[in-house]
Amino acid sequence: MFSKSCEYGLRATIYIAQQTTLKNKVSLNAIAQERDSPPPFTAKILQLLTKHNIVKAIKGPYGGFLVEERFLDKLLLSDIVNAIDGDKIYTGCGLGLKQCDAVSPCPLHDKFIAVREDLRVML
Amino acid sequence: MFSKSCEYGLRATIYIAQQTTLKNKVSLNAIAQERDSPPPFTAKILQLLTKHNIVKAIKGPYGGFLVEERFLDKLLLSDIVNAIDGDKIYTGCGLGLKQCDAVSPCPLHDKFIAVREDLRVML
DNA sequence: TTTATAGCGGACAAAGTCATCCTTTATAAA
DNA sequence: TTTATAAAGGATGACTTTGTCCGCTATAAA
Repeated sequence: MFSKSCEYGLRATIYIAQQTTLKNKVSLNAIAQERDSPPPFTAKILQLLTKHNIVKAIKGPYGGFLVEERFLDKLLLSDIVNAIDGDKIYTGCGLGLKQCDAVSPCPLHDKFIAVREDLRVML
Repeated sequence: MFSKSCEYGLRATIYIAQQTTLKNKVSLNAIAQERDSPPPFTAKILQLLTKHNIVKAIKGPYGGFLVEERFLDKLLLSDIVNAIDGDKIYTGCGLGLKQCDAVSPCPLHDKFIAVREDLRVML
């Protein structure tokens, strides 16, 4: 469903958000260990999420990652998916056809739209 | 959503089935051209589908691919997806967690199940 | 039987994803 | 100000997916 990068990103962010709620910052190593993901690769993904302002990174001793409080209740999983995988889940025909739209749809067009909408709402 | 291989496989099979209904066999090149997919790679995928008895290949001059008539009305897209991508769309936690099941589900467990069920029914 | 055709199958190449390592940069505490 | 710590960022490597090439095999028609 999602790429590995995206899974790591989702898991990491959820963990960071949980810890932020408990007033804790978490280090890369803590995240990697807790979420069973390779530390260096997780670092890359967190860099991405930091650039997209989804998580905030504090450098230096006693540093770590956190979610800014003002964003805590506005955190959408779809933002994370978007930051990492882009919007490719939503765009294009499910069968990869170039000419598939509301005008000349492929046999599955409508059903794909429905499934995607479910997914989008979920996130 | 699906892998490229899977998209090509779906598109090719649908085309073959359509042509079979019109009593035509279709060659690899015809499929590749009609469905805008790279011929050699399409060949690979058709080999797979042939092995899984989803399409039938006729070698030699005037040969090509067709869907056996007795299977025509039993053709399920899910069989094609299964032959190419396996069941990985359906299995495992959407977030890639190891410990995620009905007993200790991740926050999205139920919703993932629902979306997947929609997808399965569609196919 | 010969020959041309069309799929089969294995080896290979390119691109993208996943993962690691190492140096640099920022910063909090001593 | 110095030092230790932790993230940032660039370089690199492995693996997977995607895509290509070519000789082999089966077969239908002449």
